[in-house]
Amino acid sequence: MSFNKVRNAHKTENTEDYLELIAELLNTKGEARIVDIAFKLGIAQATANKTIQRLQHQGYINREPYRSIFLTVKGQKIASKSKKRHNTVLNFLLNLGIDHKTASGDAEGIEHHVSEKTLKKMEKFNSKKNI
Amino acid sequence: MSFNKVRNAHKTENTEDYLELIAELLNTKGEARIVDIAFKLGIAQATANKTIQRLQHQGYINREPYRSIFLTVKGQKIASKSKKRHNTVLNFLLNLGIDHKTASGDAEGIEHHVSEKTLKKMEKFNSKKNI
DNA sequence: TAAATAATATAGCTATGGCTATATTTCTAT
DNA sequence: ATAGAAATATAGCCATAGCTATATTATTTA
Repeated sequence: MSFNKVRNAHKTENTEDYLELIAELLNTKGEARIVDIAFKLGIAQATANKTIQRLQHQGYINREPYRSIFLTVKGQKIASKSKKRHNTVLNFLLNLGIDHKTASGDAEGIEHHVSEKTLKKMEKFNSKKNI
Repeated sequence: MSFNKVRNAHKTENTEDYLELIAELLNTKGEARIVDIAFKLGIAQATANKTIQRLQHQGYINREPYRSIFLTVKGQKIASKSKKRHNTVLNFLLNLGIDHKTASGDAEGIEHHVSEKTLKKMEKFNSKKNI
């Protein structure tokens, strides 16, 4: 049932967004803090904190109280997969001729719903376009 | 903030799926019933019933207790827009060379996250391919 | 027509993700 | 070193979507 697939994607979607963002913050700023996450996601700090708690319980994140956030190996794996997927989708949309702002927004939503097969096709399309 | 866009899409997503499905059931079976909706979506009937209640309160649906379901004009508009969008995305994926089963599953998730601009590009791509 | 079955509705539970308001802790400047 | 500011945590609220179990209403069939 394909709707099940979508529902399942939704459950992991928020997780993936957080982990990807945390990885990015760690790379660019050297640390990931609740304030920055909340700001980047456009949500209240309390909400970010609550979700981070869930991610911690689920083993994606390590942190000490009142300290900044780190990814576990489990978390890192998902972050890098997500990032790769995101880039593939984004480049695909750009290669389709969509402007960067639109492509960027669409990629954010689409990336969580693209199967491996479709991703492969997008990659192929991207590499053809880039020659 | 593009994450806001995604969050917003999520709120309407389930609504769109329901309305699209109800329209389809009305077209094919002549009526839309909770049982069929629940079955098609792969969820419990109680869950379908609850969501249908919300859709009713929000003015997308008309129904009498224990009777089948009809779309209001407001509901019909969304259903037909969703259907069109779904078809565009599905055809696009098929034209990319993706098998029907995969394309169908992916389209289900992707359709709610595609902007008007991207949709237009997909339509253009589709029409080129179909010459 | 009355009993059995099917469909719908309701109650009550869980989890998630939003929010505001209010603690508590850490950091920063004076 | 301490007061004030900033960051984090917690409490308590709402809505959505999922579930099972149990009522209630409609439909079918014996």
